[in-house]
Amino acid sequence: MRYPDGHKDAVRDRIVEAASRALRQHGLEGIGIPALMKLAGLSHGGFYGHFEDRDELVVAAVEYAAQETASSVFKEGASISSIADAYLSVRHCERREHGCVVAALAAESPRQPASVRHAFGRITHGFLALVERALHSQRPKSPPSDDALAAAATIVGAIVLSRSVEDPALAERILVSAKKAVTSRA
Amino acid sequence: MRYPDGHKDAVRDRIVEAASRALRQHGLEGIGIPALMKLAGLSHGGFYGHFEDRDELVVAAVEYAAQETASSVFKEGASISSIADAYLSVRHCERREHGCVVAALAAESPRQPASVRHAFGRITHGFLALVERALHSQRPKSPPSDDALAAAATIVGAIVLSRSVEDPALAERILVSAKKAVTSRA
DNA sequence: TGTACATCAGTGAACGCGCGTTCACTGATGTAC
DNA sequence: TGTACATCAGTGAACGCGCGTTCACTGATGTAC
Repeated sequence: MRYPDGHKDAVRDRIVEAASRALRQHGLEGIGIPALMKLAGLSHGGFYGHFEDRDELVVAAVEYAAQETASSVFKEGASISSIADAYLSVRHCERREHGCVVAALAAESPRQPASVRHAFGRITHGFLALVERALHSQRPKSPPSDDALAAAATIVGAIVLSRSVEDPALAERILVSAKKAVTSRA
Repeated sequence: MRYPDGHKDAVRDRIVEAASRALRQHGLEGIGIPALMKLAGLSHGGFYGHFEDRDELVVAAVEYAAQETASSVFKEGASISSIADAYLSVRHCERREHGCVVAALAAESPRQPASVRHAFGRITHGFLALVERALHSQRPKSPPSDDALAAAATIVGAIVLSRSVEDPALAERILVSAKKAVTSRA
């Protein structure tokens, strides 16, 4: 073989990772295959050697992004307070390309083809489970409680609003208020 | 004149209204000028007789959408409970094209050109003021309190999550949980 | 009153462009004999 | 060991398409004389 064992899988991973960043930054329809492949250091023609079509990459990229946030923010055993600190941070708002895919892109989900919508359905479900675990670690694997659903809505909405507002002081107040709400209820 | 007085303004309003629905349904970049003009009953060529460019229509359309929600949901003097009933309804989730533009499109705002971003900045600010008024009608025109900021985040996030989840029962539980959170805090 | 011309909202062909996708090709390596 | 061939990840030109935008034109009305 021209390339070492596992080369193709590694390249695919590279494309998925680059896409997960670029899609969070530019939106699910805001960047095309040529630009995505260039970000991975390849020419666009090779794309279809790795993916059936564009939607297959979108699905892989948003699932990759969800994993990233799960392991970097929703650490197992972490308190809701420390999770809220990380999630509801100015840094999270600013670095969209590394942020939560639910806050960045789930609002686009209902307008997407079925495969992408289903991916967001799974991701959002997983997100709710992570919030539930953070709030009620003593109840293993129960379905998300009302507390968790409301807390999840609050933190996602806070990121959306904070990013949409143009006054930085107000943007930060939104994050702080949301943190107060989700931790005082716990 | 070929057309009666006020004809052009009326046509412009018709384009803006049609666009406000289509953009909420398909996303800020999900529908083009030819299709938008067709929805208003016109051919695409006339577009530039009404707008400088596409962004000018987007700004007018999202501002129109915000007004619509302000007057249909955030009625002056309405209790937070009745507002939450209307906002956090399955109907609101389903009829995206008539729903809150903040929940539908604000997540796309950071990726838009300056004029559109500024429009969302103003709209989001107005949205926070409406939530503040609903919660604290006795304090006229004060800047949004922490309560209002958290409540706004909760209701926006609830719509986003509810629309993203594929299990209708879970979608409804998210709305109910959010309502409980924003009314019990009040 | 009748004719010539100005007005202007709307039409539809055309532009350059970037998209998603296809495909013939390249070229480095592994395998067969 | 040497030569011929198969493999296959990646390249880049090309496709049809719809986009945002431009522009010469249409045609109904109002105005000038």
